[in-house]
Order: sequence, then structure tokens, then C-alpha cells
Amino acid sequence: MSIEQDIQQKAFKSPYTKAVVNIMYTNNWLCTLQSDLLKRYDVTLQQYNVLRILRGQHPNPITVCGIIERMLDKMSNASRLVDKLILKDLVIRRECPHDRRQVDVIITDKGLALLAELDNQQSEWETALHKLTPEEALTLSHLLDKLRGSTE
Amino acid sequence: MSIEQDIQQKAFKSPYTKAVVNIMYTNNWLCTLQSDLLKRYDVTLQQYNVLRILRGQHPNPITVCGIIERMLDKMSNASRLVDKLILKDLVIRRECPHDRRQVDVIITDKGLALLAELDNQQSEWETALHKLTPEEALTLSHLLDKLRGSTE
DNA sequence: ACAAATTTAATGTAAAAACATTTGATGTCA
DNA sequence: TGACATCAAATGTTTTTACATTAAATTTGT
Repeated sequence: MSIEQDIQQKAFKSPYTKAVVNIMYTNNWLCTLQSDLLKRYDVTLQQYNVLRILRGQHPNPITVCGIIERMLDKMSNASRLVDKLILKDLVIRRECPHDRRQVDVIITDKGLALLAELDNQQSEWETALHKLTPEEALTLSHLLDKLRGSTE
Repeated sequence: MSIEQDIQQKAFKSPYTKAVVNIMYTNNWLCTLQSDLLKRYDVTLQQYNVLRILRGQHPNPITVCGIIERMLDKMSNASRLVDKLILKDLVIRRECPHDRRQVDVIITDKGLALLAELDNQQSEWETALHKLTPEEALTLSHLLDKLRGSTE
């Protein structure tokens, strides 16, 4: 359904307002889909995102600051998110040798294995997005970049 | 910046993954912008969204169920959101005459006045989005609709 | 070298969200 | 009608988020 039907609104003030509302609506749609999937593995969306960031660095460690920088939603409690992941043995925390303020976080084998399993699930539901051609998906990304002010 | 630079990731598995991450990232960017603005008026983003829904119906009432249906992020505590708005005299709650399970919610004059003020602020920051042409904004909306499976 | 400022991560706390349950009202159908 | 299912809204509870503060380590400037 188009965004007007979905939220039962007649018209938007401008194409920009419409785009903003549509981004938020679509984001929620995506988060719900993804969370439902992750729930079965007892991982939250935020935890999943942190795990992916850690895998991106593996086998190198990354500091808590580094995680925050890369997170999709910035927020202050990366520290506590890491706590949760440690409880599940998905990551380990290690004092950073050259700066004792910092803490290195590294994904464990168990964490990597979980991610591998989740990847399969992910690609499964991502097929649901193939109503868009690959070119259209790229155009979408490009428009979002431009919206945020990407000069690219 | 393009999404790769923003989150410091080299490459995405597919244009679809990239689009999904970009939607979430952009959503967060938008929410932060908007929340910062609303904070000055002591209104949360969710409360603002509910107020806009109520204005869309004004002068007709709408039930709590009706609000949930139209909310950008569905969630269970519309009831408590309405509580908060009542405390600020921005809405009133009234028993529904023909079905006593339901509760009608109506925006007050004070609520409408606040929205009018917020609208000005909104259009101010929305100019920040004009790096996109109106046509591009519409294309963006259309691609999002299609992504969600809109047959239009 | 040393006081002051800054940085990093952790923690305390209040508000909000997620999720389940409850309560009261209406609809269904044998 | 009356038992049962369903629905709307509110409420209880736990987890997560937002925001501020703290504590320790490092950097900066004199």
C-alpha cells in the first residue's frame, strides 16, 4: 500500500514531508520484520548491529567508542549492550594495552557462529525486498544520501 | 557523506542490504533532528505524532485504536501517551457514546496552537532537506512504497 | 613537572518502550 | 437467553533508552 493508505492520511504538505513520514514508516516496517526474526535467537536488533560491527573488524578489536561511532542509532549505552553480549559469551572485553581508558571488544567464535546463522535468516527475509530491482535499491540509497546532504 | 563513509563500512552484501541500512541510518538522522527541535517545547516525537493524527481528524474525535492504527511506530502504550497529553491539556478524553469500551480523544485548542507553532519550526528544518528536488523526494517515496510491496 | 582540561568507559536514575495480563463491554451463536 | 469468544482500553512488570554524572587515564599548556 502507498503511504497515504497505510497511515490513512489524505495528503502531505510537501513531497519532503511525505518522504520523511515514509522513511519513518518504512523504517518501522523493517525493524519489526527484523526483530521478529532475531527474537527467536534471543538477540535484540541493537545487539545484532553491534555484533555485525564487531565482525566487520574481526579479528581486530574495536573500542566502545568505535562501536558507538558506527552504530546506526548513536546512543550512550553501548557499554551496557556489550555487557549483555558478554553474558551470552558472544563477545569478550579486554583492556586496551596502549591506553588504559579504552576497552577492546572482540567477537568470539560463538558470536561469529551466531551471526552466520542469522545471515541465512536475513537473506531469507531480504528476498521480500526484491520487489525493487537492484538498480532501484541503489537509487534509493543514493537519494537517501543526498537527502542527508551527501555531496558524494 | 555516503552511507559507507558514515558508518565506516567498506561494502554491503547487496544493494538491498545497503538500502535497508541506509533507511535505518537516515531515519535516525531525521529523528535526532526532529527530537532536538521538539525538546524545546517539551514534547516527545511520539507525542507530536499523536497530536498530528488528532489534528488530522479534528474536529472529529478518534479512538485510541484509531490512533494506534495511524501511528508510525505501532506500539501498545498509546493509552499512556494520551495520558501524558492530557496532563498538558493538549487533548481531552471522552467516553464514546455508542460503544462504552471505546474512548474518544480530541485535540484541544491549546493542542492545536502548539501544533501551529511546531509547524513553523518543522518547515524550517525541512528546508534542510531541499538538497533533494521535489521530484526526487517523490521518487524516494515511491521507491519506499515499492520496497514495502505497494502495488500502488 | 604539574594543574587543568579532555577523553573513555561505566554507572545512577528517570522516562519510555515492549510485552503480557486484566477489566469491562460487546458480539456470536447454540 | 446465556456461555463463550472477541474487542477496547488500561494497567503491571521488565527491559531498554535517554540523559547526567562519575571515575580513571591521558593530553595539554605553562
